[in-house]
Amino acid sequence: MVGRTRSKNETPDAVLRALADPHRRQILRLVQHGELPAGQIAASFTLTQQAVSQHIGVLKSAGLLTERRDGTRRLYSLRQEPLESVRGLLAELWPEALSRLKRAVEEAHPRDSGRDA
Amino acid sequence: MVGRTRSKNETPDAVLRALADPHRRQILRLVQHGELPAGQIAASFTLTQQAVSQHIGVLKSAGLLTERRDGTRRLYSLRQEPLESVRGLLAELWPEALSRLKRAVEEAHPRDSGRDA
DNA sequence: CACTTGTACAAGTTATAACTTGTATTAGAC
DNA sequence: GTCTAATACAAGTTATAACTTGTACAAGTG
Repeated sequence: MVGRTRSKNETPDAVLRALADPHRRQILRLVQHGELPAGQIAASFTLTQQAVSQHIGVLKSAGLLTERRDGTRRLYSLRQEPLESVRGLLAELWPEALSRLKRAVEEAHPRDSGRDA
Repeated sequence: MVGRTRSKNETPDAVLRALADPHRRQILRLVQHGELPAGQIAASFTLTQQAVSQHIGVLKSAGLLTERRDGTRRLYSLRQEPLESVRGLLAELWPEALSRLKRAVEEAHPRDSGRDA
């Protein structure tokens, strides 16, 4: 064990529950390619700032968001590690999907034999 | 569109919500390698029969269970198609995972170049 | 037919999650 | 130090989910 036990609640349970909400999935999409301040995330929704802040809290405690502070702002970005447990579940329940994914990757990157994440 | 619009609620939402419960994930594990009658599924839990029946209902309406009737019994088994939306989400948020999966497959089946599901 | 077995449906309760409004905290600008 | 901006925290409300007990239904058995 190296950096395990992240003090966060990265159980499959928490991760799946966090993902099982469309607002939260949208937040993850917003920050997947770079960090965004909470306010800008909140501005994407019709919800109140506080409601979005709470969604951010749920994602953060599932380990799916990284927080960086810059003055009064808080910048969030996607943290992918907890998705590992989702992948694990998928692999367990749908092993054939691995083959499908493999083909998809081969079609997308024909000569790339599998760089790591 | 071929067999789409399954009258079920296979939205990512419903699927992820169904998966976000440990009892329900356990049910899926029980039936992943072959059908089981509801009673036998229920017997695996300390919950009441009715509670398990309701979990089965949730899984069924997410499209994750197939039901077959045999006399008074109802036999359930895993239906994998809805997991596609989970895979889609994963691919969207964590594209590198595809590479990881690809390697995993290659290690598991060195000369199998990716049979379909 | 009455009886039993396997199961779902139905209604009620309690727990939990989503959201709202109000307020506190923290950092920077003047 | 006062003001403003960005954000979280806190408490309350309402919606939803999980579970319970009770009951109905459908299929097989004597």
